[in-house]
Amino acid sequence: MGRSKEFEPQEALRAALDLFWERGYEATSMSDLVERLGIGRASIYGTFGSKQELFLQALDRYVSETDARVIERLSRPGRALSAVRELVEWYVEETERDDGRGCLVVNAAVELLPANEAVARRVEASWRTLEVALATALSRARVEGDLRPDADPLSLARFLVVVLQGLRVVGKGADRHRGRDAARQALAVLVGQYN
Amino acid sequence: MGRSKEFEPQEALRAALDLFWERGYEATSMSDLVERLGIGRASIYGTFGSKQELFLQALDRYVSETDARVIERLSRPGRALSAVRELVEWYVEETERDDGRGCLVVNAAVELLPANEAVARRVEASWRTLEVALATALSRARVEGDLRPDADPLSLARFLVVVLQGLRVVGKGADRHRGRDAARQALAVLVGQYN
DNA sequence: CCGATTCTGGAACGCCCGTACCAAGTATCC
DNA sequence: GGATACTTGGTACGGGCGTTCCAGAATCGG
Repeated sequence: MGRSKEFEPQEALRAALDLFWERGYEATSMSDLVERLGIGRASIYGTFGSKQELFLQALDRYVSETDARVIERLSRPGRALSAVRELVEWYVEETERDDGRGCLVVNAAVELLPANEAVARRVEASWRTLEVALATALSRARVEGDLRPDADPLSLARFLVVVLQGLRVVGKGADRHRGRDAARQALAVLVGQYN
Repeated sequence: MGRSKEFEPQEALRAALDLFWERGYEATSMSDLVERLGIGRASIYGTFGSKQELFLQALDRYVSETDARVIERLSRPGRALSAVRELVEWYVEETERDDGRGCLVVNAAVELLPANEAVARRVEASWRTLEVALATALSRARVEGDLRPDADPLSLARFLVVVLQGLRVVGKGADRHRGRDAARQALAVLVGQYN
């Protein structure tokens, strides 16, 4: 019973996510959110609780969407090493396309860690998921003969996690070549593991 | 003529640098600065102009100190490739030591770019300096026979810039192994370039 | 030692922050 | 259709923000 909502919470959350993504947490005010989401302050507080909780929910949504996309890409049919290579290239393209927004996880980590523990847990979980997904794919690549038998999938996965986050940071800068060259050389590590 | 300052501007700038480094730009208030620097508001404004200008000066100082340290390390006597390897390992150690502060350049880039152009110029200049210094060292390593003749020093340098910035980001997280493994694998690219 | 100049701590400015409150509106159930 | 439950837009609140102002203290040249 009671009056029903006049907006779609999922759409509002998406709008909030975009705003936090563009400007960061501190630089986004409640007034900015009211304007962007197109709903009243009371509706925001009634639905999401507080600015901090809204941000956490936006971050959760971003992480689950991003993680799902990564896992989907790494488990496509075909050689696992190709999937990994395409994932790296996809990161490069995303970074060139994103108008300097970068990755929300990286942005949140750099702005809010180590002080904010709730964010820290989510960041760590996201990186861990990426790391495990890559390690699994690289392990499969080894079975498929695209990696040397003595290659260490987990260690290589960690390396790629760092490169991927580095790409998102460096993408904030002006030089377009940096990311492309870096990705190319990073992939050389992998093929370098080939016999 | 006129009354003389009762504090050392360089010490105050250093204190401001540390505070911005720990908390970020937005999360550091003028009241925080007054408390930390131990001088009055009027003195801060009289000496540095505004919060934004103070931050820029702190960033300038950080960049010049950091750039100098990198260049010094890369031009030490001995094989250039060893210097590069030691620089990467030094980044790993710094990251493990810094209590989650990370790198001020990375922090500033992620928090303030692309909107803040003054910061963007400084970030780009710092990354460019690092890139050139690494490319120079790698070029020397090639002459010294530690890199294959067909290795591309600039491209490898860009790769290392991305890895180094990635290390600083991932260092914000909890997992200690990630950085070490990543650095080890990144260095494998280099020795992989050795015949 | 006087006038000019600069620095000092502290108070005050106007503004915007995140949040709480409220009266009115609208749905549901008996 | 009245009681109940929930949402809505608007307003208000206390506080902290970055910045400015000011009266006094200190240092200088003449």
